[in-house]
Amino acid sequence: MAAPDPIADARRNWEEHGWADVAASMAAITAIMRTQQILLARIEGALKPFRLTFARYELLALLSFARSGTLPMNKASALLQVHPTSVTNAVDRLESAGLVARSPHPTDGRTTLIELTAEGRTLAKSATAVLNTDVFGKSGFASEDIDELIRILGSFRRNAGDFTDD
Amino acid sequence: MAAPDPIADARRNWEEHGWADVAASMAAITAIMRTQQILLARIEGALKPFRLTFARYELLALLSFARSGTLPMNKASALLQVHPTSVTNAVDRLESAGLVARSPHPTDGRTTLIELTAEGRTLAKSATAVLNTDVFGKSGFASEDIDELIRILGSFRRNAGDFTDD
DNA sequence: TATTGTTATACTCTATAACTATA
DNA sequence: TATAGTTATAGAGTATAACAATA
Repeated sequence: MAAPDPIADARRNWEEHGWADVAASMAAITAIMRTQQILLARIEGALKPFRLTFARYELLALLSFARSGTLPMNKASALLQVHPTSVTNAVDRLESAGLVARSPHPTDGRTTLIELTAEGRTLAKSATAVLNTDVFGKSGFASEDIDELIRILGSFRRNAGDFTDD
Repeated sequence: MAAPDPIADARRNWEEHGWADVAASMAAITAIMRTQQILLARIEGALKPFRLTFARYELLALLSFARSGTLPMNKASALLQVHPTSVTNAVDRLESAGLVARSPHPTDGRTTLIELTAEGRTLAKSATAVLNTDVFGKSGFASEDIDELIRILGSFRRNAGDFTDD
């Protein structure tokens, strides 16, 4: 019943097949992919009772932290780093569910504003509470590792151009 | 032009809105999600010239490390931790591309074996070389951080039940 | 009865291209 | 000309349910 770590196996394979110099990096990246998969499953599970996917929750959460509860479509696209059509898609569905509403920009006739409805704000708050309690509060990361993890991934993301400040 | 770290911003938001106890964990998990997104884009970019997606590459790589170059469908499903229909889907497409072939299991009439073709083996080797050189070899992780990252994620994955050995 | 795999179907998210409207 | 957003269309991965064949 003992299941060996498939990533450690892969690393050994890499080392034995002439890729020893990148084997550790491969193992780290593969572990990132797998960890993301596990976490995403937990997140989607926690959001399911709210009929929210992760992509839609992210948009809702983004709006709930915008002081005005309102954002232009293109701003949301840039902040979430997704394609404009993905935002259109997500807003369509959130709008059908009554969680957000579209409204015209007061001065620029080209842009559309997304606005949280009261229902959307309430749902965002509830979903966030469940995520915080059931997922983030029980992540399974050793608490003494978390800051180190944030530091390592932050360094990676800065190298990748994800942000420039500190 | 300076772009602040959106994850650090989110962490501050969490701390100011009554979730200080899970803010660090939230930031770590969000960073994992974002890091995976960046890495996946690089991987898919490197695989594009081979007309391979990551899911299909993973199956090809798995087969190329099986000593016989052959695996039952259900074994592949278990090792890749994906739904059986996802394997059927991937094999359908890889088979159309001439990279794998299905064959009946010699003794169990229920099971289907997936087998690398010569072309599939060659392509897997080329794609792996490009991934190793262009993605794993230039990951952007500080080399002194990689072992620590592997350790932290390994601990998480063990807690999550991803494996039981060491 | 249980297991293996396929099919049909559906639903995500994502992306390209063509288009309208506005700046 | 450039920008913002939508539409249509397509492709990816994933999942459930029903089914056939085999153990």
